[in-house]
Amino acid sequence: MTFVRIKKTMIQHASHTVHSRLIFQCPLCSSIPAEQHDSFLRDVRFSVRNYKKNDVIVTQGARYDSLYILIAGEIVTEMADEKGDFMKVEQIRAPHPMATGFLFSADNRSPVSAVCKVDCSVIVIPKENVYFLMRKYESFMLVFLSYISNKVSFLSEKLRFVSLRTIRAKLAYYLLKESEGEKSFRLKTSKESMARLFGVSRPALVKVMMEMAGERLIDVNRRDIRINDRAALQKML
Amino acid sequence: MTFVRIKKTMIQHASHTVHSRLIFQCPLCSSIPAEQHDSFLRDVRFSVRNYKKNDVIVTQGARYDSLYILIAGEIVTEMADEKGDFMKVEQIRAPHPMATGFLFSADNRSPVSAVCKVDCSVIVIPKENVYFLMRKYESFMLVFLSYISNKVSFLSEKLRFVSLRTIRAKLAYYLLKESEGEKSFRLKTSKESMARLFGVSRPALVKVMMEMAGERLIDVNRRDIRINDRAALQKML
DNA sequence: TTACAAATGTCATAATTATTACAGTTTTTT
DNA sequence: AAAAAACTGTAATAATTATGACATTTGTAA
Repeated sequence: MTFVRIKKTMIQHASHTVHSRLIFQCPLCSSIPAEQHDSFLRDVRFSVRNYKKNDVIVTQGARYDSLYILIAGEIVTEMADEKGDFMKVEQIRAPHPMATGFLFSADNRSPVSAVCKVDCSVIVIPKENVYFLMRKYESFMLVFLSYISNKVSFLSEKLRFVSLRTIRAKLAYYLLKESEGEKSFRLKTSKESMARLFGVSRPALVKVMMEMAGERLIDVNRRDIRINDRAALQKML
Repeated sequence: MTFVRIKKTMIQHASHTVHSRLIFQCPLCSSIPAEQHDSFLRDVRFSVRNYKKNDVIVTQGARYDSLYILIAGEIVTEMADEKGDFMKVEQIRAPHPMATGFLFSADNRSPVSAVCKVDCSVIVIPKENVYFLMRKYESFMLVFLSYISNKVSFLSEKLRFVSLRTIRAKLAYYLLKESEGEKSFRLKTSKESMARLFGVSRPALVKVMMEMAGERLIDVNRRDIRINDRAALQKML
C-alpha cells in the first residue's frame, strides 16, 4: 500500500491560478457558456492536489465531501473483494470528474478505491460549492445530472457483465465490445488484468480463450485477436 | 411472458384528478414546500397507468423517456442473464420513483425489466417536464439528485455483493444485512428467489446454508434463522 | 548486449457450483 | 376439506473454476 503524498494544496480563488481556465476543459464545466466563465471562476472554490504514480486518491469505504476532477493523468478505480483481491471497475483519463456518483447519496463513503496509473493532478471542489454552482449555473447542473445518470448506466452494464455466469460468456461479451466492430484488434490490457476485470483466475481465462481458439471462433496471438465467427460469440449472450 | 395491459391512461392537468395530491406522498415530491404545491400541480404534466400482477411495466433494453413513479403496489426489477434466467435486482414499494437512473443518461435504454408483484398504479411524467420541474423547483432537483446518487450507491453495493466469490461469502453478507442486528429473524423471501438474487442455483445455496448450520454458525428452520456466531460470518467478508 | 522482470501459455489437482431428480412439507386455491 | 401449487431439503453426477506450479517468451533497464 502506497501512502498518499500531497505535493501541493491550495484552497484559493480560482481566477488567481494557472488552473483557472483549465477547469473549462473538464466535461463538467465545458458546457458553461463563455460569457459566464468569469462569473463561474469567481464562484468556484477549489484546491489542487498532485499525486504520484500508485498513490491512492480515494480509499474504498472512506467518506468524501468533495467533487474530484482529474485534470492530468490517469487513474483506475477498483473494488476489493472478500479476499483482498481487487476487481478493476473503471479507468478514468483526464480531464474527467471522478467520485461523482456517491457525493450526494445518503452514504457518502466511496464504494471504490482510486489509484493513480501515472502522476496525476486533481481539482477538489467542496460539496457545498458544487451545490451552489448547480443552482446558479443551469448547464453545470444538467451536465452533472447526466454524468451521474451515465454512471448508473455504466454500473448497470457492469453488473450485467459480472452476472454473466460463465467465463465463456464474459469473454464473448468483452471481445465483442473491445473489437469495436473490427475483425482484428489488439487487447488493451494484460490477461492478468483482464482476469481481474472478469473476477476470475488468470489460468481459467486463458484456458477458455484457447478453447475458443481451438474451435476457430477466434485467433489468438498474445494480445492480438482476430474474430472469425462474430455470430457465434453473440449467441453466447 | 405477460403482456402489459393498460387499464386507464390519462394525460391531463394534475389538479383535475384524484391523484393530484397523492403525488406529494412520493419522496421525490414530498420535500416541495406546501406553499408551492398549487404551483407545482399546475406545472406538472403526467399520465396514470394501472397494471395487473405480473404485468411488465418496463422491459430490459427498451428506451424510455419518462419518469415513472409507483404510487400503488410493488414491483421487482430484474436483469436477464445469458440463459434467459433472471437475476433479481431490487424491490420497489409504493410510493417511490422507478427508472430514475437512466432517464438522463446518454443511453436511455432500461438496464432492467420491472415486473408487478401485485396490481400497481404508476404516474408517468415526460422527461422534458421533469427537466422543467427541476429547474423551477430547487428541492425537487436536489431530491432527484440524491435519488440518482443513492442509485449509484445501491448499484455499487450490489456489484460488490455479486462480486463476492463464494456462496458462503454472499450468504454471510446477506444474513448479516437481513438480520438488522437481531439474533433471530425471518427471511423475507423464498430460497428460490434468494438464489436468484445471489445468481446461483437453489440446491447450491441450500447446501451451503446447511453446512453453516452444521458448523453451528447459524440455526435454520425453513425461513427462520438464528445467528449464533456473528463474528465468524463477518470474517467471511 | 545482458540480465531481469513481467507476461504468457500450460498443466494436474482440488474445490466449488450447476444440473436433474425426487420426496416431504407448507401454503393457497377451489 | 380436498386438490393444487409452491416451497424446502437432499443426493448423485457433471461441469466449471481456483490454486499453485512451471517453462517459455517478451519487453525493458542496466
